[in-house]
Amino acid sequence: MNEKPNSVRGRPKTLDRDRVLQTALIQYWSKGPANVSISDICNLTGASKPGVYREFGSDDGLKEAVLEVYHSLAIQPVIDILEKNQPTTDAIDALIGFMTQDRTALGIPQGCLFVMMRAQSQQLGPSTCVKLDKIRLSLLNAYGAWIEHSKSRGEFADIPTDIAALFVDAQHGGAMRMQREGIPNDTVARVLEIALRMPILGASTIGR
Amino acid sequence: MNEKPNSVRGRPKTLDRDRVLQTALIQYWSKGPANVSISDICNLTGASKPGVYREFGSDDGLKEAVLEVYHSLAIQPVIDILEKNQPTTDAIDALIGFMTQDRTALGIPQGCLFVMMRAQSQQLGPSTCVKLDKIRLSLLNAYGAWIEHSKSRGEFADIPTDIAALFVDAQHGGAMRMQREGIPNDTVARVLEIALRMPILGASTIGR
DNA sequence: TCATTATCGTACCCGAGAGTATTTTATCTT
DNA sequence: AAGATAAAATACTCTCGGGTACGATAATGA
Repeated sequence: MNEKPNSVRGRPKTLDRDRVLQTALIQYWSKGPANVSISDICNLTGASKPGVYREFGSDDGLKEAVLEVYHSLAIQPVIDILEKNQPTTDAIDALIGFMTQDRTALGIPQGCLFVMMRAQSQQLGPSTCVKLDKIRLSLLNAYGAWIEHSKSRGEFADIPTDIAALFVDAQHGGAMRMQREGIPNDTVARVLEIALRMPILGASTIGR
Repeated sequence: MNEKPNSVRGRPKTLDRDRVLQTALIQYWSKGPANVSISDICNLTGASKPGVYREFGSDDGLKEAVLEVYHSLAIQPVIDILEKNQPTTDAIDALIGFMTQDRTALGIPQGCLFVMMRAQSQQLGPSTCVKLDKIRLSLLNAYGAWIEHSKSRGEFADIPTDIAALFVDAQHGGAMRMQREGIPNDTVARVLEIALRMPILGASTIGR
């Protein structure tokens, strides 16, 4: 499908795709996708504007590609935690831990690019929006499967799975937004704890 | 301070401030503040661009003024519910009811302009940001006071008030975002129910 | 060697949007 | 009636950002 047969012909390409993607990722993530222009990225990477357009087609195309990178970098790990069939409390701890890592120490921007893009999807192009929605659904599915799994072990309250999945998704979004607004990570973690421990507290105690 | 002595002198003003504010409010609210230009508002209201600038000073000034209107329209009612010293469950029901009203029936856009602006504050001017922060703090204070009150009646779990306030704020934001993403109001309401009933479920049952 | 191919990158186009210079006009003051 | 005042609105300016035209260039293939 994606054939790069080292198409020997023509002038060899010098554009550093990964560099552009990485730079764009960090810029979008830290400044918000709407506040970074193609020219900015060109200046930061040394790439030429037509080069970037040749590679990604459009602004929309670049954002979509960056979102793909972000997915494998910060969304998939969340899904992995959910699918790693472990005791529910452990999974929750892992989720909280992942979300409230010390970003500054890791040189990673605060907040979540995916959450930010969702909040600004009105300003994004069609392909980025499609990708956004795919990721949203896959996350929601992962939450759903995880919740079902936990329920089957009696470790999750009797809440309709789809509702609970939306709830968890909302907590993730809320946490990422708090982090972005400058709330300390340990505070965010404490909010997440009361939020995510809730559906498991009710597991054995409350029926409906 | 804000003296409008009907300054009898000069050509009388014909610009309809309220019309501009109302139009801008609905536009920002439905399309997102970043997707509405001053020119758009001029075209919709028949106002002239210099007229708008004379009245509001700048884009930032207009947005700030609109946010003020929005505050009294959609934020203050929430605060009023919180301050209306009623049984905690009643307050929760009122909050959920207010947030999940049928907007289309009321001719009101989905979601919350305040929440939207918070998510896009990087694209807003300084005075709008300041106002945004003031509203954020006053809301947080209102949540805090309400939680303290509920606690004093034994109707709220033993969670640090500031953490609980952030939690409630996050639920509000989450609900408004869900609504905007097209999730049906009754689904949003069900998510809010499990979210907001949580801290009161633990009130009498769990100590820590 | 010379055509072919495909990328490179400078210099541009174009539209949108914030903000304003300027002239007119309506009302008040004297 | 003649200034004085302030708002009206047209028609700009200026910048920014997405996107591209096009000649130059570096490789391959015959």
